Amino acid sequence: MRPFVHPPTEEITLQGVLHALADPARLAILVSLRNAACGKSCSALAPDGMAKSTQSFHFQVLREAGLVRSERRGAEVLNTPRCEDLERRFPGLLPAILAAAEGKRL
Amino acid sequence: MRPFVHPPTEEITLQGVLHALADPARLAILVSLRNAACGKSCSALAPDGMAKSTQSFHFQVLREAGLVRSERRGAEVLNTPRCEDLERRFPGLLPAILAAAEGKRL
DNA sequence: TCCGTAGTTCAAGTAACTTGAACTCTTGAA
DNA sequence: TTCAAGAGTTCAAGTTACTTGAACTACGGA
Repeated sequence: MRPFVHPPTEEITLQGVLHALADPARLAILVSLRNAACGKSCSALAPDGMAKSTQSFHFQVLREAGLVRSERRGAEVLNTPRCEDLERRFPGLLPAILAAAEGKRL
Repeated sequence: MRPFVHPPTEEITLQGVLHALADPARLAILVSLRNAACGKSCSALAPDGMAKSTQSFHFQVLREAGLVRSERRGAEVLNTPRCEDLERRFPGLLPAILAAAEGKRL
């Protein structure tokens, strides 16, 4: 169980962001995370019925894409969106995607 | 060789758009197509060295996602971006993605 | 009609998602 | 301290998506 790896802001790629959000489950996670003041646990964010291993996989993709920061807090792992970093790297991108996701159904 | 299928504007999905643009080759195609007044052929748009069958596959994905309209013009197929349709469906989304793609390297 | 160019289709190989089982970490109770 | 349960991760295996070469279709010109 190695520690979480988060890319620095400059190393976030558009390709990685688009690939990460191209999956419905991952996009839904980011949507429900955007309106969260503080971090949320993985199980609280993942869709009902999804296998734990699949959840873990999706959070790994979001982390490595630079979309989410994860840190262990007790027994659970709290995830927060990296909105400021993303805004600095790709201004306007994340708001546009989230607006599209919320405006209509996925 | 059945005719090209283009989804109507209302049926364009965010998932399809993100998935289509998550591939570097397809994003590059759309970037070089955005600044084109008129349509461009498939071979003129695809990266050098890519197999024809792969090109064809990528254009099919772009078409079915609603990002590109293809029509046969003589021996070749001309492709045009569906910017207006996309703007109507997901306002600001495509400009944000293209800006991110052009602002920094892919 | 024949040939060359432009794309498409198909089948096969290689790479990504999904999941259950086993494992690690942490907390709280006995 | 020791044990047990909850939360995530890792691993291996199965299923589904990209990549490509070969064969095919469509069109235009000689």
